[in-house]
Amino acid sequence: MDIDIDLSNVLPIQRPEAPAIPQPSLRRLPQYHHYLKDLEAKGISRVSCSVIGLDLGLVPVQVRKDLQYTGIIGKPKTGYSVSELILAIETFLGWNNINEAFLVGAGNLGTALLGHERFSKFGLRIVAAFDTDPAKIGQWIHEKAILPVDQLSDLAQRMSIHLGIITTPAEIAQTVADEMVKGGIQAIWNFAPVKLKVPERIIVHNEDLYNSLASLSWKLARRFRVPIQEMEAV
Amino acid sequence: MDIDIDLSNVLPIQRPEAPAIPQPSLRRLPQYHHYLKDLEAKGISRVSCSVIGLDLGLVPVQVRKDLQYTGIIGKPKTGYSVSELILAIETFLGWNNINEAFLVGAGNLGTALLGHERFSKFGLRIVAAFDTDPAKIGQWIHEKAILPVDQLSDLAQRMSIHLGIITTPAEIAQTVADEMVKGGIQAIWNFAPVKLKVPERIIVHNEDLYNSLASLSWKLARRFRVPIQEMEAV
DNA sequence: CGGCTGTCGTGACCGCTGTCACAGTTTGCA
DNA sequence: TGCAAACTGTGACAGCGGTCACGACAGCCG
Repeated sequence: MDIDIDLSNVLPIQRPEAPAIPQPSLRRLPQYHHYLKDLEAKGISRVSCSVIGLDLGLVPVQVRKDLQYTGIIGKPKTGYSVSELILAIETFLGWNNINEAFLVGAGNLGTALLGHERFSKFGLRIVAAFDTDPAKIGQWIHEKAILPVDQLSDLAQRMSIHLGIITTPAEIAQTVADEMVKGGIQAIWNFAPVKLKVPERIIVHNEDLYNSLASLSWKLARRFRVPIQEMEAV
Repeated sequence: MDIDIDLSNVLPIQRPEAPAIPQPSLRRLPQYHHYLKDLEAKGISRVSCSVIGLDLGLVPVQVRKDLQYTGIIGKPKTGYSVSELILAIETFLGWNNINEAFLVGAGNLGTALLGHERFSKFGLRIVAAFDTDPAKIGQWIHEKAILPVDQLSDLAQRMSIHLGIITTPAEIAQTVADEMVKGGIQAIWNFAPVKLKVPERIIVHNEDLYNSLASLSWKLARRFRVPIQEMEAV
């Protein structure tokens, strides 16, 4: 974004390093992964797109296209090797290299995430939590220490942490984000319902439960508003 | 909107009652709502799309299109009335009528959701929780009773609960969903990483944290893989 | 009172994602 | 050995959401 400006003028057609995978496909990959893990546990070693699609509610061709982004190649008539497919997805998503993360905001949601051991299977390890509440600081939640938030940026730098998780109230989320950026954190998983203002280079991923709730309550409201009309449309 | 259904039979081209709002717009509405609440608290009574777009990182025309779905009309040169806009969004999303909900799975995440009082401001009230763990049954978490899961369908019917929240492990999510359907629940907010098999008429909304995590870790992995290439593309 | 500016509203394009159709390949069976 | 079935891989098309451009209108200022 800030390097190739001169080049982009010369080659106006295609971007040098395109996403290479559609966002929706990216979000479907964990579903495949989870499903395949189930199959593996059942001792099934090969699987076809048609079967996956049937169980996951997708059309086979979409499954094929998604899986191709991981670089795997299947054999006609027999399908894909389950173990190879799992490995391909994990490698592609970077779940083999553990990302260490800091979490800020040891409230209800923060505590829940801290206790979610399964994250470690998906390349995420939360190594410490931070909060502003003096009553919480010094405690341990799910084997993780709660530290004062003013130590965040310093520790992040010294431990070279690259991922930050924000589960604070909306009011202080921006302040926390600023601290994270100062500490050299590269990506932020934001559960607070605000748009964070951070430098271009920072990867921000918003996880706003209210967004989903909105969609749900709208559909539910519509259900009782319209008679018994067809509902499959959305 | 709900009057001209009989007319729609005469015009066979378009669906009678289409979604009428794109899914992405629907998910942006709560962001506007939250932002507008902030403005209201600051005593600002009028706002233009340009300002909203600037603060939320959207282009003005997109804001206009989104807001139009709520039925509000703005005045040229002055913009929209903040209070009218808030009301329009709340009405549109059905946040004025409270939805009562049952939650199943009083683990980490379930507890977090039970403690989230703010949901009540967005039309959601969790009235009871269910679990299979005998140690938890009979306890109270955040003023909500934990009941045995086999009472779920019966209670849902008698209290005419329409919304169910699943925060159980993936293994039993399907069983829970079946119970919910049996109890007459119409919509399911599913936090378990599985594809639920339910009748067509049931609204299912999946909230899979691993999906988001996948996207994030992929981007982070790519950051360290590709040299210093441009990153804004995805 | 008249032009000017800033904003809303909307029809027209564009790019991206999902779908369709078809070609290529491997296996199994007769 | 040859044929059929099943599955993968891929180029083409379509539908939808986002962007752009333009027209309309309210307020402001001279």
